[in-house]
Amino acid sequence: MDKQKEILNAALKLFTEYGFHGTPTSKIAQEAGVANGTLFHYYKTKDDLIIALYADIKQRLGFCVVQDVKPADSVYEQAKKFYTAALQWGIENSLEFRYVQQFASSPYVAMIPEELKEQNNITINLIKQGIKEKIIKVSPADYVLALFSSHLYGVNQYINEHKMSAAKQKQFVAESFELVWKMIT
Amino acid sequence: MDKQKEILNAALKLFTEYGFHGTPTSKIAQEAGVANGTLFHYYKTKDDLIIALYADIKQRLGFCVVQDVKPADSVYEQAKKFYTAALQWGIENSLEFRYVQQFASSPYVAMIPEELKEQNNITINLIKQGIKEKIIKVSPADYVLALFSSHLYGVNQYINEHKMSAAKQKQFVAESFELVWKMIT
DNA sequence: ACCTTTGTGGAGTGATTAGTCAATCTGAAT
DNA sequence: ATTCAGATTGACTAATCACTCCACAAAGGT
Repeated sequence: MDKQKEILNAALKLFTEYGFHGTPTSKIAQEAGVANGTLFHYYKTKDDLIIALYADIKQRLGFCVVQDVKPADSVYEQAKKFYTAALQWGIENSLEFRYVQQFASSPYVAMIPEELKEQNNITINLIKQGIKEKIIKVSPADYVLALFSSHLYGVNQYINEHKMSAAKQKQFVAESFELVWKMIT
Repeated sequence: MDKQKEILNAALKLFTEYGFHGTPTSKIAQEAGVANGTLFHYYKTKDDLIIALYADIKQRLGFCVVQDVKPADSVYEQAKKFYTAALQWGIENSLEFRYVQQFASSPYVAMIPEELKEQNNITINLIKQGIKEKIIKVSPADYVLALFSSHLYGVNQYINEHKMSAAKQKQFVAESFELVWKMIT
């Protein structure tokens, strides 16, 4: 496996377990099975690595979420697919999800590059369309997105903390979407 | 002012601005206007301080929230008072709120003492009563609490990021409660 | 074969930091 | 006045950590 990816994997594991300041770069290199210098070959600084890991996760999540949405779908269907895909991904990649949360409530948020923030635009546009079609009754759009996101985080955390069968999980995901949807329509 | 409180104040300010690993204890002592040794007189370790600050904030929030709830109130009224008080407090103490979030999504969560977790019991009991009275239609109770909390965090963050008049804020608080309430009933 | 670029290693370093300690101060009780 | 426990100080230290540096290896490109 690619050493660069090994470094990201190791960083994800250690950062979520011990926090940013609790994991020295030397431990990351060790866990990844590479030399100390190799880490700094790929990432100029520790902060660089922290941000790159965030960007990598966000991109993977973003890709997964948009995957099977068709433009012909109704706002409801699109929103449901977004929500379900994101939540399902969060369940299957709980470390990644926790990392995003940890990152988002740390001072590193200020360092998020502009182009990453643009990923939200797809969702924002969907919400705006919903508002225009008078299906979504809450506004403005970024407020709806905030409600949507925090709901997603909350449900994800709940599911991850309460181990249950995959079937039960699916049911939770589906039902919880209906809850947010009911809330904003 | 009490030196111990000065230390907590300084820690809050610096931790939220630079993160746990980004703020050395020496800077905290300096900001608090005390000597390095004084900090360690009150808190054996840095971790101790981090946890004590969390406990202090949680306690203050907890006190403020329960304040004007009367047992005679209906579940709806009690829930609304809880929600409104917490959110209002979060708006007026945004640093504290951000700290709690930062703490909660860090590895320090694992170190939260048992007695602090019990603060949730009041809310949990209220929700259980709501479920029993068939007013709240979602269960289990801790799931409802998770939905409630994440909603609260989301709205708080939105309000803090979008500066608006106090009147507009109050309106947001009131309306956002109706949204969650609609969701779970 | 020769050169250039890129990747890899790991010992080394300067700066930083959590935490200690012994000395002094404060104030209240006897 | 004397005592004594807690508060306060800041210089000190042992350890750690982010990052550098240089040597070497691999992989092409010509």
